[in-house]
Amino acid sequence: MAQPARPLRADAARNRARVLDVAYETFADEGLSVPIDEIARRAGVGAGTVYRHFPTKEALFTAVIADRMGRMVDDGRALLESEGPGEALFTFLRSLVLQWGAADRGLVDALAGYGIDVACAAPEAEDAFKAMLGELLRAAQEAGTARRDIDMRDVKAILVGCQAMQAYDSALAERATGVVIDGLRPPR
Amino acid sequence: MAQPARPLRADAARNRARVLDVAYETFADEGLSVPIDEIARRAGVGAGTVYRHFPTKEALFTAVIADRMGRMVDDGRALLESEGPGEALFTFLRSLVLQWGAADRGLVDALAGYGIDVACAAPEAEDAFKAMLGELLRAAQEAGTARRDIDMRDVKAILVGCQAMQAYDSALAERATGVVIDGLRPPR
Amino acid sequence: MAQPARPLRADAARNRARVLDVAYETFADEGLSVPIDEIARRAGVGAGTVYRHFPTKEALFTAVIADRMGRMVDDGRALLESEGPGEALFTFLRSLVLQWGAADRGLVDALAGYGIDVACAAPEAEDAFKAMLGELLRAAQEAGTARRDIDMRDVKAILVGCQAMQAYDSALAERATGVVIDGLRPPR
Amino acid sequence: MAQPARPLRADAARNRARVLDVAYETFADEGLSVPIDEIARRAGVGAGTVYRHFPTKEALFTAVIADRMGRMVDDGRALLESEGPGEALFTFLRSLVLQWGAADRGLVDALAGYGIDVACAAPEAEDAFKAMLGELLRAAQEAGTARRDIDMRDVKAILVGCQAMQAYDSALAERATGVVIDGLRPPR
DNA sequence: TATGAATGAGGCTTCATTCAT
DNA sequence: TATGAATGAAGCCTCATTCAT
Repeated sequence: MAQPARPLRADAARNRARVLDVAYETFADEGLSVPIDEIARRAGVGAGTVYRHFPTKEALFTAVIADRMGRMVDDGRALLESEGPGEALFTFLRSLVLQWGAADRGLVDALAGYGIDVACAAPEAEDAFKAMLGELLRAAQEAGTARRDIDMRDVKAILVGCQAMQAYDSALAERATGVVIDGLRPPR
Repeated sequence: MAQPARPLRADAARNRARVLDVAYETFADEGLSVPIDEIARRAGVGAGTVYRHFPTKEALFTAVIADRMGRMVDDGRALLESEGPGEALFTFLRSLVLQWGAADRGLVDALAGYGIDVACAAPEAEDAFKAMLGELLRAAQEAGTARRDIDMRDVKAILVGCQAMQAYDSALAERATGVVIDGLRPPR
Repeated sequence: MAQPARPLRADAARNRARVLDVAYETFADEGLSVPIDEIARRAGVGAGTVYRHFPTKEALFTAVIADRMGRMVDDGRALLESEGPGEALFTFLRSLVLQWGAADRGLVDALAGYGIDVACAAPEAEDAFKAMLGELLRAAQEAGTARRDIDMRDVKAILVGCQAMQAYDSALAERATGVVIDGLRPPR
Repeated sequence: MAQPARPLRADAARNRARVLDVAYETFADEGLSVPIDEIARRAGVGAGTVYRHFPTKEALFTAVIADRMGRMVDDGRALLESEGPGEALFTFLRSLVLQWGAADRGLVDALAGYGIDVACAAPEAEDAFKAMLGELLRAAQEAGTARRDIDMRDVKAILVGCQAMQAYDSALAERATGVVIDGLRPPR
């Protein structure tokens, strides 16, 4: 999101992006406690290179989260176009569980506020995410497909819960997400 | 659960119970990464005493979980008596969120399968928990208060999700749990 | 100086004293940049043991300095008895150079204020040292063997200089200290 | 001192001189442990440029010392002209303390032989410095303003001590230097 | 040639576990 | 048996030096 003062050299930018992707996968595989050295090894770079781009482990983790949240925002907005206002919210919720399959421990930890406060560490990403979620919810409420006695923050909490379910057991999560979604629809 | 060959001396049994309680609180406060020394300090014993009762940190954690799951089983069964078959399941779900308020990181981590696989580590506790949950669900389904297209494993996943919501934001969790419960009720 | 709340176990006290002594020698030999692991190795203990007694490298260094300053204070006071008021100050100055022979880098660094501010880190030791130095100076001034236009702080600065000379070249330091001492005597 | 085979291009020579000056200031501010990157940053060049001119950190440090010693030699010689033989030595000593005011850690460390042996690393600078100091001392001895029972090496040790005093407390150093100088004057 | 990115060894510190008291 | 001191393997991070751009 934030542009660095000077654009990175081509090779540095490539390394940075590679570290970010590998870090996402590695956190997802192993959880937040995975050593930085392991991420560096998987990315095929020295540990120093990771630290050049992300000065602390927490900064790396925050960058991963911000990156992923940015993608989620894009996904959510795209769904509003492709699915229409009535179903975009629900499809978004389901897509979190379906697409981001394999145990996504790091992200869940982060969304649930473990260890790192996303709202503080990456406020722009957090705000953009909340704005997108608010739009999806409002669209669904206006379309009459979502109950009106909830707000964006409730949906965000539920989303965290779905992520946790998915980490707990991806096979079950799909059906359980359906149950939760039924709870979000208007009564009757 | 497993009884030692010889019953513990009274003071040893007292120490064991105290460590178990303190460990629960400490994991809840600080997460799984809290040092054993901190637990020993809070319990007012030496680190060696903790290791006498629980041979590894993982064994201690597993024992904490098994202990808590045992209490949950008792709670669930009691609710079946006090609340009746139709509402016991929902009250149980709400009570997890309400009673076990303050961030209960350790338990959520465990239930979600982080780091430790409860089903393997404490199979008896896991089985008892599942049995109780199955009873609550069947009772509700027979009473017509829960939809019939879900099974115990779905409810367990949802329960994990509710725990995660509660860890994420206890204030929101109560209302969000209501939404989820609405999803569990029969359609229409 | 400060007594711990509970007295250490005998073996722990022995280890602590040993680490303190070895750390002094090692800092003196190698300078402040010597790794803690090297000190642990020389002391025949694990690195963890050093950290149990001194929570950071700086704390270890401060403790070494405070310990040495305490010994200096004792030495100075003893000289006042054995040498009499007129010569105790000068004998003390010489003894710093003679006794504490081999390059005492760490101590010089500390006295000179490099890296660590002794006055802040070990204020009691610093105060006791200044008090002792003030007594030696006053005694000499009253005995007529030291000039009256200087105060304790000047003497402390000169002492730092002598330590530096000694670190620079112990062989030369003895004669050069004699020159400096001549400068401290009353004119004519 | 040593001239490169081919004279440097004008911009390269400018860079070299700039790095040398900035390195002096930076070592003086931060001590020998300052990273090369910090020096490069302050000089407005890349780290690679520093390494092009000085193949190791030690070489850079040595060059800084040699450069400064060269300036001291020039200063000392000039004082012999301007102050006359009787006072040049003492004025030189005072000027070290007064002019090179602000904590000059790097230089003091070096003169005192910390980490680097100036006599080995920059023997020409060391020899020229000693020669100059010998001239100042001899001039003062012949003028009758310095005692005759000391030689150049004693004065060098004392100079090191004065530098250390100045690093310890610049405010005190001026008066304390006066005391030391009194010690250098002939008795009576 | 200048730049600054990459490397990787090494330092400080933590903490699960063992063991002497 | 209870204590808490000792151990030592890792983990995070820094920085001298090399090298691709």
